[in-house]
Amino acid sequence: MTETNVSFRALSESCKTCSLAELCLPRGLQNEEMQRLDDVIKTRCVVHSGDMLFKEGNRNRSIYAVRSGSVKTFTVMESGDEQILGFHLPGEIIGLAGLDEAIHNCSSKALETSSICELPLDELETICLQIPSLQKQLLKLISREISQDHKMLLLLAKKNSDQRVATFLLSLSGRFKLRGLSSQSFILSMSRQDIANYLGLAVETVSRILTKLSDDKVIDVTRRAIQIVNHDRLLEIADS
Amino acid sequence: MTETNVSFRALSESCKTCSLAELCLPRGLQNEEMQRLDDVIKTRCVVHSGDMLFKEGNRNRSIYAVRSGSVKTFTVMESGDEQILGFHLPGEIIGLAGLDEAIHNCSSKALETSSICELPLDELETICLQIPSLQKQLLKLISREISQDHKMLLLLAKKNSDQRVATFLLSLSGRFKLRGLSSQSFILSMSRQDIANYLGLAVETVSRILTKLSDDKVIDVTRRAIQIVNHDRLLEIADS
DNA sequence: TACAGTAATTGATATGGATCAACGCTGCAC
DNA sequence: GTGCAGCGTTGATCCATATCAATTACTGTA
Repeated sequence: MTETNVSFRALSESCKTCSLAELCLPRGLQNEEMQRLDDVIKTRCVVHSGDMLFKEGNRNRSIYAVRSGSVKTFTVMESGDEQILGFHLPGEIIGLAGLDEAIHNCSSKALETSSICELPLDELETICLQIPSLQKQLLKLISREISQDHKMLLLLAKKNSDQRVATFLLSLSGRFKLRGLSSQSFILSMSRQDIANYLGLAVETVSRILTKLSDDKVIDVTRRAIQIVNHDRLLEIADS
Repeated sequence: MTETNVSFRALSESCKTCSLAELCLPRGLQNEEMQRLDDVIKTRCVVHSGDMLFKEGNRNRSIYAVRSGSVKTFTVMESGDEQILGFHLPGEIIGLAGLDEAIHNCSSKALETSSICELPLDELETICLQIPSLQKQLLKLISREISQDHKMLLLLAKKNSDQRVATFLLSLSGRFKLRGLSSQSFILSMSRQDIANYLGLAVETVSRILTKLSDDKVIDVTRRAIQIVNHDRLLEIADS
């Protein structure tokens, strides 16, 4: 596990010009309010595959918005191995679970070259009090995270391996679509190992299922490139 | 599945006199602020085992605090069977995942006779803007819920059945202790079926593990009455 | 006290997915 | 190019837990 630390590099873009604003924290803000949010953003930085964004136990009170690329969040068990909690695409906010203690309770690592916005919580809390629609949007995002986690609990508690992999592919597909990217053809930024870990399966199982889906002409797999050939069938498989 | 609706019955107690205030939403509030929170609480009602508090899809924008007793939250899958998302004890807030849409995305049912406080979101949001420490406490509680869900994801993805049951018992034990109740001796308000569902196991497996733990003198089980005999051993089992 | 219905336990068997082991492919260093 | 390392696939086997089936214990009701 590389523990390289982030090399910060300022980027010029602001929330006002960011194409993700509608998905992200600034959604619903007026121009002037967006400027104030911009002022809160401490840094916009670029990270590379394997770089840690933040580490479990860090006292650094910030949340982070993915601006491009993708990252994973995970906890490390007593035994040492990690449990991946989520993969995060542009416009998604991470670090929300750390709001209660002044401490992060999961770690985050870049899956590829990505750019990230850092928002210090103290200042964010302050302007939230002044901009009600910002507070509302923050609550929305947090609440959405809980819903997402609940879907995942259901997946892990009830779905078999075929359903898990199908559900995973459909989730990515839908999220790419929301971001104006192809929902049928995309590149996985995470390894098979990461997928398996996230879905509570063995790597071999994930590999076998991808092969099977490919044999059945439901998807097309070439290494990390995925093409969804039969979306309806994939839906059927996902929901039993 | 009984769909009996809640029979509302007003209770006199206020947050100021509630022994759970330190665990619940009012934590950290001044006397006058607590009065304002009290005013927001729509009803304090008593529900009985099997009563629904709210239902997935309901447009009812409220969150709920458990005041006594216990409830479960769950989602219903396409296939019709339910996935339990959590069991909730006095002082815990439920319905937080529904903040983003004006709609509940899980259902909740009482496990025993319980009393519940209902807080309409619109009014809560309003006074949150006026009482910063209330907003902070709300965020804390939500963030704690996410942390809890993350622990559950880890449990479902990585732990075997022994570890799951041991972890479950320890979690209850710890939460009872926080509430000033015995951490060694308590009554399960949920059925084996509910425990199994929550832990992603079969009822038979849960039953067998409880029997085994009892045979090994780690716990004592008499129907729903649990006594933790060897707490350290239970910890060992839970964490591998 | 008897009865019905439900919850919990226990035993026997089946199976989905883990584990172990080997190999192929891809990309990078030299 | 050749060698090497990491990632991914494939096959064989095993085991933890589900499933099926039967029995027992308990709860509420008449």
